[in-house]
Amino acid sequence: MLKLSKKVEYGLIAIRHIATMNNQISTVKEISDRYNIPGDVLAKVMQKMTRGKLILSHQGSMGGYSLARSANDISVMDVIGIIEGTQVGIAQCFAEAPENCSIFANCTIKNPLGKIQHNLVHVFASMKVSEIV
Amino acid sequence: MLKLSKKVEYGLIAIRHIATMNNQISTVKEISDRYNIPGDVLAKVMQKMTRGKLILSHQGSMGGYSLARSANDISVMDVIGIIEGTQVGIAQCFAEAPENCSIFANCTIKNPLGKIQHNLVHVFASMKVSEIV
DNA sequence: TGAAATAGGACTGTTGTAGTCGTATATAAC
DNA sequence: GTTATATACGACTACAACAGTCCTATTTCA
Repeated sequence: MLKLSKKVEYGLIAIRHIATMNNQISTVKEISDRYNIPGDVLAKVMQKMTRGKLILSHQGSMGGYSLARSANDISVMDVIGIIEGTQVGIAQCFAEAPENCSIFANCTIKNPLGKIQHNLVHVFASMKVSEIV
Repeated sequence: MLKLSKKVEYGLIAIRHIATMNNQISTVKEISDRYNIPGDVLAKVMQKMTRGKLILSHQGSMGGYSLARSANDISVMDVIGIIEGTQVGIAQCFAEAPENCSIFANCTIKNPLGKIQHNLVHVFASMKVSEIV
């Protein structure tokens, strides 16, 4: 209930790790060993964050990952959005097409939930990675 | 992802409904018909909210439910807490025993997530049912 | 050429969600 | 008292999401 996925946690830990290492290239193995995170899972998370342009991948031997932009410029919201893919929405009508919700037409709490949603997104967007280093 | 459950939505709609009817006794059938909510599901939600002392049940013929306290005194957080049972926590270590989390000892993002969690709970707690009527 | 690293698809086990069904119990009206 | 109307509640099913594993391909440095 209202829980971030493990993937998001792993992503945040990894990004924070790279940031604290002064953006030196770090490998999946290095991070997964250090924080006791399953390597395969972390690998996919890193790949998604690479596609999402949060980090840069360096393939081949001596490769790894570095940040694509300043830690000031990466918010927790960015990480959530890129790793989850889906829109963050506290109700179905915010997370996907409103018509999908069987009660949408009769729903009387759309507006208040929308306000909550707005505040919630703000909380996640205003926390930058630079603050968690 | 970060979505409220349908049960919570149904609970909020039901409480709001009773509030707008000036706290007249309302039945599950009346509410489920009106908002197109599955009756059996709503029934269980109402039972939980009764046990949680948010609403009062009136058994037997001509029975139904009414609010147990003023709409000013019921927050969205109250509804979430009572219907879900579990603690609201954006990470495992906030939602359950920290030791359950396999990375707890090495986790470097507990504190920032704790701050986010605090803000998030505040958002839900400050929205009262009286505001959604 | 080989070792070290990312890239990514396929699969499994577990958990959580949403909803259904069946039955018991309480109460008002007749 | 009997019946209709309502809540109470456990058991069950179907489905989706989550977390993790396994396997193979590709890239690049030494």
